[in-house]
Amino acid sequence: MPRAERERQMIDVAVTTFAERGYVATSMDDIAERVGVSKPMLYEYFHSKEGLLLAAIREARTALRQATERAVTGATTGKEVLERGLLAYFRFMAERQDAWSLLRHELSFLGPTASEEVEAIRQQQTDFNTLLMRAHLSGAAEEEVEAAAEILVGACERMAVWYERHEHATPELATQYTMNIIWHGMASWQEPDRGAPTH
Amino acid sequence: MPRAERERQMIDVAVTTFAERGYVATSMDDIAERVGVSKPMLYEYFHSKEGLLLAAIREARTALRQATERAVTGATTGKEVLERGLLAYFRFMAERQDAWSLLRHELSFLGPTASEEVEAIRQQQTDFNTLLMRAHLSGAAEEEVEAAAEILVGACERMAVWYERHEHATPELATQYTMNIIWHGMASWQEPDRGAPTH
DNA sequence: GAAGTAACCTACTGATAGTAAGGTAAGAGT
DNA sequence: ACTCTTACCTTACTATCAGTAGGTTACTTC
Repeated sequence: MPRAERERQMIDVAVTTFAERGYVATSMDDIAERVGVSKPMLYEYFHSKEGLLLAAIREARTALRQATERAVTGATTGKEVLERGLLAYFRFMAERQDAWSLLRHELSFLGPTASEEVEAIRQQQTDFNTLLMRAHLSGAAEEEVEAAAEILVGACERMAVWYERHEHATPELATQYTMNIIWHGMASWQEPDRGAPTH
Repeated sequence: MPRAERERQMIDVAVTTFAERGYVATSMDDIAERVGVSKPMLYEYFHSKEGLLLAAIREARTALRQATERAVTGATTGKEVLERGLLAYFRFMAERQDAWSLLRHELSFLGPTASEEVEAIRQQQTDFNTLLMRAHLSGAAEEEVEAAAEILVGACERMAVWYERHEHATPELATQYTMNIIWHGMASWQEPDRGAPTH
């Protein structure tokens, strides 16, 4: 079997197995056996266990990007681009659960049980946000408040990454940028005259 | 030394060491040595390596929540709550880099090098978003566009978590909720008459 | 001072990441 | 036909590390 094809096969098995059993709980022997090949082959192609995981993540992320790229070609307005891109994203995760699992729970490195527990710990931040929003904002459906709380957590996490990369950035600046994006949407719940969300 | 104090000490060392060297690259012997205690003690208190990691993550997340909770008490308007909370979040990550590293790169399970590479792969999504925004939206500073792209990635990832939890949810609904929050902020770049962001 | 308990240890086992050394087979040049 | 190279593949090992068995010390309680 030619190299490219074998590599492909190994990566596919790796994506599935890491997603299913977790990175730590998966042994190279397991993967080798599933592929129907011996362990040193894996090491020849991917150098290390981490290397194989990286290849698996890269594959998953490439697939995701291609899906969204395909979706937005042809869109004309900014709003349409955003809308189509989002839709493609959420469809991708529903259809390619193994790839998604690898990207999402970069925790699935830990195994399903621990991942769940970590997610539960994390949930406290979302719950707290939901509580605050319910107290200080009205006019949105319960479910949408929850979704917004979740979005806020994600926005903060990635904004923090941006902040890390920018020497001159301050907590104040990061806060301002985040407010600029998020606040308009939330405020529109309360002030529908300013342009209600497209419910 | 009483149990509570030892536990505390072990968790502190674990947070630092996992954040610094990565979960996989850190051995229980390493941690035991740093604490100045034998390995079976770690197992007695935390049951497994995963258990210790979980305790470390829990500790980090609790610290984060307490910081934000403290920040928002006393705020009166919804906007103020959001603003103070965000500020506390970004300050926390600047001040408690070890805890932050554990929460952020749940990848630091992999070790610093691989984490960086994963982040680079991930960056492609953000770059793509930046490109699209620059093409379809105008009126915002370059830097703010980048920040918005980052926020969009984070928002999608967490919104996907919400979607996973809700049986009845569809890609279309997830898209709508995300649009409702995000779009107002972005649109305000182009239509400053509708209420410009607080630059 | 006996009996219990809680913190702690040394010394092991089993599994697994990673490697060394080599085998087989197919095509290329002579 | 016959070597040479290249690429795919193997068996059989080592070193390391998660997790454990069983024992020691020291302090409290009766």
